[in-house]
Amino acid sequence: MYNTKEIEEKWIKYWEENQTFKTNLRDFEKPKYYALDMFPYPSGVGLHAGHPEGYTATDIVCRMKRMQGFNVLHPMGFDSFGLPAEQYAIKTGNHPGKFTEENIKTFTDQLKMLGLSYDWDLCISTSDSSYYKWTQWIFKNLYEDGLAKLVEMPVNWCEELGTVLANDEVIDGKSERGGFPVIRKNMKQWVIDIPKYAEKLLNGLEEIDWPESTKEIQRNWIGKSIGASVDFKIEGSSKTFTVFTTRCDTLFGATYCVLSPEHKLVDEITSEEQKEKVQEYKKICASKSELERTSINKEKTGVFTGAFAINPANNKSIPIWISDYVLASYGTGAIMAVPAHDERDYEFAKKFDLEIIPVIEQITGEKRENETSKKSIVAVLYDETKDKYLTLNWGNLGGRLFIGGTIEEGETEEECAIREIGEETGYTDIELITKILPINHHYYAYNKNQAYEIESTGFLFKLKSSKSIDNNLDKEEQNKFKLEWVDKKAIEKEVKDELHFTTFNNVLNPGAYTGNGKMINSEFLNGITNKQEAINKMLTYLEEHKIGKKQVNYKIREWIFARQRYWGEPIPIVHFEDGEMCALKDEDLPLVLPELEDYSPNKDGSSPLNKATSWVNINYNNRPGKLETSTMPGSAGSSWYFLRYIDPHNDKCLADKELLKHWMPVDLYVGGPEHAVGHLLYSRMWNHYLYDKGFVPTEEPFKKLVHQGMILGSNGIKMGKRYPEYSVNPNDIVNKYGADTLRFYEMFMGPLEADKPWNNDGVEGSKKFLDRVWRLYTEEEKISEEENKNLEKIYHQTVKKVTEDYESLNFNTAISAMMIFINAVYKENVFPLKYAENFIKLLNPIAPFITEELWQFLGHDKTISYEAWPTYDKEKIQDDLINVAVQVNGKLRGTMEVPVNTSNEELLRLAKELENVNKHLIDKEIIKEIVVPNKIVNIVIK
RNA sequence: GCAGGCGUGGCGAAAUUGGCAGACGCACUAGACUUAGGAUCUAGCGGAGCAAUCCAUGGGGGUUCAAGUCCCUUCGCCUGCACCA
Repeated sequence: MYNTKEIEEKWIKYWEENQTFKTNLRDFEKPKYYALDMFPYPSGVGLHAGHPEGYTATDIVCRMKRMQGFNVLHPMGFDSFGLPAEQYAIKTGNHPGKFTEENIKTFTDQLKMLGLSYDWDLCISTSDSSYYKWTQWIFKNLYEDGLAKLVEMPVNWCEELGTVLANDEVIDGKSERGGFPVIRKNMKQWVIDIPKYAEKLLNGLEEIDWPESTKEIQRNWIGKSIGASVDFKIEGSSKTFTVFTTRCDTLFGATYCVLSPEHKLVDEITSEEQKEKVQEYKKICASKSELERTSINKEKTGVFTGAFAINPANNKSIPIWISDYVLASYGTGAIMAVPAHDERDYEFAKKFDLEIIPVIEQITGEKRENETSKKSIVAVLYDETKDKYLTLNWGNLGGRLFIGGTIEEGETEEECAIREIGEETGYTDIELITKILPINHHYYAYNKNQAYEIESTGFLFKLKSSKSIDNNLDKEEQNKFKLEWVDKKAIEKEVKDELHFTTFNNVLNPGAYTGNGKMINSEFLNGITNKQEAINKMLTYLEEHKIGKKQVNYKIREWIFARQRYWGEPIPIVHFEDGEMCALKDEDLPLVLPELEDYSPNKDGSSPLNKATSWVNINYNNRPGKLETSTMPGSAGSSWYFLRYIDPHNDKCLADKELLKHWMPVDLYVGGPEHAVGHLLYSRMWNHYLYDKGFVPTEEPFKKLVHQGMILGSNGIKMGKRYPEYSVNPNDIVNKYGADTLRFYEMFMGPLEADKPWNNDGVEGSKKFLDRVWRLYTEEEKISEEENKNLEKIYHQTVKKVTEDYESLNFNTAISAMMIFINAVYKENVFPLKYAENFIKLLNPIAPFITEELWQFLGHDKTISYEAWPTYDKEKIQDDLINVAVQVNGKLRGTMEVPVNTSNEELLRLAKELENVNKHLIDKEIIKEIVVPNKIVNIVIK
């Protein structure tokens, strides 16, 4: 209909020549608004269909805010260090910088083509030495504050990529990029001590407006747990080791200890005869890749060291094992094992036949006053041939139960169970299958008028043959119940007794009991039923005896900060010949990457920078040394770029403090959810650090965060190499339909946060609507100085809805409101000029090109970008007449149009007059009448 | 396995505090204008039924005058974590 190409080129040129979107950063008069997009990695293929979505979303908000009088900061830049450019350089021998520069040019043109209102003067690239000077400067500060360190530690090594990777770059034991296997290897590495900031990063989440799911991911990643450290002595040695536990209340149940295979003490304590086995096991573990270690976690493995530890609670001697189910990197790399109350320990103990001591009893029934204590058993007898269980049907004396009885003097639980089975059922050819942990049961015997507390042990026996003896129980007792074999379903339905039912469940799924209960076998803790009370009491005991203390532990590990690659920020550190090192002085930054003949990695896995001998070997402070040759990871430059936009050309500091104070924090940050634990956590950490140093004004950098969803192919599957025929290139869409249509369509597809499949018919529809708007203004000749009362209400409603929806990023419903408005205008003959002008303003943030053109068409000669945003009149939105629904018994029987705020009585009267309502009321008794003013009437009849 | 999210027409989706389910758009159907229409306009469009009416928000149950919305339970899909002591 209209020539999109011509119009769009015209306005791109206009905005550029007039510097329409230049931000005066020092204008502190207007309120500020800082909207940020996650800057892209400038790959060779240019923008994909997903980019415009998030970028349009922030652009809409920015354009509205400008019109509302805000001073808006809306910058764009490039995360330009990274692997593809390096691989290109290896292949072609060209410098990756040139390649990167070309890609940035392509990206910039594409972004401009989309009509995004960035201030391009603020554009930054992380690979620009004037930018990475400050990345290096921050690193230097971290180093001097002891937060960046060179440490020997097990790291994720990827042979294929020839580099170390951070934890968030390893997915299921494979590299995030390329999917190559990753193994654990001890290496000297630069790390950043992000665990030092664990608590601050955790607390900071409380005050920011982020998606709850992302906060939860970060909380999980940080993984705080509160527990205790407990020291264990090694028998016959002066050595000790410490374990971390969240359940120190179960210490009396610790029947063995496990060290991780990498634990320092393993070699020292291993006995002569176990040495060979231990060495072999260690070797197997070391050679396992991360993938094998996690995926083969079904079956527990481990080896006894031959050494014993002393349980500090009861001085019992307990064996020390090693196993890879204990991780070297978490806690102290050693645990106390309480098989009765930890699933993993239970599994391990069962496999290696280690002792299991219960210290917590599951409680069933309700505790009463003056209980009498006794010990008893519950036995479940199973007949495999019939797949049925033996029950005693007591009728109204107690319903369906299993075999139960009280333990007699001098009898073990097992003996009691066998005796009771014999006495009550006569079966003798039975085999013990399972014995479960004791249950603490409370009940009241009405016939004896007595409350009981029993310690009940449950058993599962298998019937080997139906051989039975005539039992010697007296007939009177036996007549009270009937023996019945029933199936599982019947038991689940009919066994009501809590003890018997719980026993049944537990014997079928035997395992550790991890719930709350009553402490037993634990001396000074015995009888306690409150978990926290037991933990506190044990903590006091540990501290009094100086064998342990309260301890907080975090899952988050050090951020591995070095890559053996070329295309990254050089780490500004000099290693002197005597092993000392120092950071470069401020005036020696930036440390610029040298050019190389050959960018391929060295065979020994060392950084390509090693080849630049004249660069590496330097004399610093009159001492000969070598520059560090590892470079920083991709996440370095992106961890602070949002600060640099505020003052991108400053060569005195990372950004002017006064400007930072005015502009931080970022008001709206839009980007994909895939950065939840990488970039978004690292950025927060750097910002917290810079805040602590007094360089930035806020602890948290991103006040509000929103994740845009993925744009899927029309087949509903992620666009990409797999289904190129379903992929969409934004260039093609812009060429065919124009950038306005692309922006409009992507905003209309659905909620910003949702994943949405592409549908080309939808694009056509969006174009049709813009054409319809164009025709309304240029052909219909309805625009007039006259008023039109018919449009008043809908106009004000539209202004309200669009303004609110833009603010809350509900662009799809804002668009729907504008469509409703345009449909209404088409039905009228007069389109008042004021409405026509203001509608153009409402549409401008989504479709900037067509609206600039129509604004000009209406006789204006300047950009629309700074025209005042329309306001609405609340009074005019209110209807005089409204529709009220009338229901009979909750079913819609009619609607009526009544004046607003009609009284309840009147509403009811009118409702009953409605023909269709009346029909349903005839001969019926009204039992209730509900009236919700201005909404609904519901008449309930019988 | 644990945590979080989602499930509404043929499709993308709407639906303040529980208050007329399906707004808006696509596709589809019929009609108008046209030499023509993949343009435009008008009307229809969850299912069943001539209709009154009934049935419908993954399934089952509950709370309520009233449930897409709240509670319990179950199934399916997606995402994150995955031996975290």
